[in-house]
Amino acid sequence: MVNRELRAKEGVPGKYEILPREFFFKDTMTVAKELLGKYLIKKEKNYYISGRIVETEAYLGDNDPACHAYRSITPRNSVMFEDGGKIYVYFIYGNYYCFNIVTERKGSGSAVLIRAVEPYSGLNYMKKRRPEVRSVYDLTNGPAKFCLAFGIDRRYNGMKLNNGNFFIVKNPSAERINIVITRRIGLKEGADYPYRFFIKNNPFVSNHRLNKEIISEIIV
DNA sequence: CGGGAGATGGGCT
DNA sequence: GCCCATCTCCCGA
Repeated sequence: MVNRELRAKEGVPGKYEILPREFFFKDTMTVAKELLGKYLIKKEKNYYISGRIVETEAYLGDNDPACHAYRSITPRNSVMFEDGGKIYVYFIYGNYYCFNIVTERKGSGSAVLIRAVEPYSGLNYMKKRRPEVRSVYDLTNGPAKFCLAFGIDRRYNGMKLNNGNFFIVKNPSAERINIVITRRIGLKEGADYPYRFFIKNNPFVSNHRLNKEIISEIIV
């Protein structure tokens, strides 16, 4: 499955292969790891912007006290209980949005948070949305920074991926990714679980002391 | 550079 | 009324 329109406009190396919906039906930890290195593309009015996913966190439904879906279904978290492959956007700290991808099958309440991407195309549009940012490394190195740069807000909550606005594609050339695993960031309950994943030595990962508190490393 | 305070408003008890 | 999956700025070293 190759989208020639995207391929022509984005020029990501190799062929553009859109991830099938089944990719997101797998268990959340697997999806969180396998999303690293994939390209997230957003269609704007007359152009596309894109970035390579470099940092994720897993949130595991009713087994995970840090997960928004831990207690019960509410108006805010209802999208998390739908089938994998939908977009869950929530509003946080009075100012910011975070972008998640729902995982597993209907009812699981699980998702993967996109914590950082490496800008790939549309850098000028990202800078225009974040004029105060000086370094390209600070454009998208955090879950809300990424949403600011990509213009993500509550309008996208509940949308399907690969359905017009957002696409996630892989580069079919077999790329090995060195993954570092740490605790998740910004939590009280559930903070000790090793559910944060990022690409080793990538300069677009969010800055945090936990980057040095490495629990394990794997190659996928 | 690393750490901490403040901003800010929706969600839920 | 308290909590919050954050960001930015400002401080001191």
